[in-house]
Amino acid sequence: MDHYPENPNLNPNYTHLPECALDPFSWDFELSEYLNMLDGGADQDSKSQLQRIASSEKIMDSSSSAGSIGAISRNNDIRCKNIGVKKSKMDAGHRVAFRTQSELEVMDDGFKWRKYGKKSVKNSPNPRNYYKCSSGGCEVKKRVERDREDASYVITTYEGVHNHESPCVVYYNQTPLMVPTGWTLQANSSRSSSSS
DNA sequence: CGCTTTTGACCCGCGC
DNA sequence: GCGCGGGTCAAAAGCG
Repeated sequence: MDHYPENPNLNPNYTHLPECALDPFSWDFELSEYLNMLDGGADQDSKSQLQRIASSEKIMDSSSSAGSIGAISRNNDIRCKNIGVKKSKMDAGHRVAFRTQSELEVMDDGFKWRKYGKKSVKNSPNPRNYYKCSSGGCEVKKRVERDREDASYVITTYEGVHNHESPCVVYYNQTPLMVPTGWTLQANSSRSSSSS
């Protein structure tokens, strides 16, 4: 896997995310709060994009009411942010699931993941991928699958709590405007609306 | 050479 | 007890 690029300032579309947004398991602020934050500093594109995504269905396995923003994805063609829901209970089954509109299934949330399994699921034409945090000693798992009803959505489920900081956060602490050169956060207007 | 991905096999829980 | 479905393991292959 490649890592975190050097030229944050080259990307005009990048919206600066708060530190906590880089760590899915420390999200505990309301979505609306975050939107307000964007209101204050972010460019219009990112904001509207976020709102659009925010309107997509959130999936959760707990009754937590705290909506929050997830990490940024990246790739040549990446164009989404994640919406997450924090589960307030911090037990062994600490789990967060959210649906993201993205062409890409694997989104870089700042952690390093190692794929350890792939399974086709009963009610979906799409396989489900299983990832583990590749940081030594960290047992966090992640499950990624495409929404069976709308393949333009990706359902990501995190399970567990990282026992370490995101390398992304570490980097961020050193370089406030960090963003990989390849990142382009733009309105996902060009997504191949296979809305049949 | 070390790390990641792939993929079939294996395991386990659950419903019948 | 058996079959099914979901989750994990681990060997082999691939890649930088």
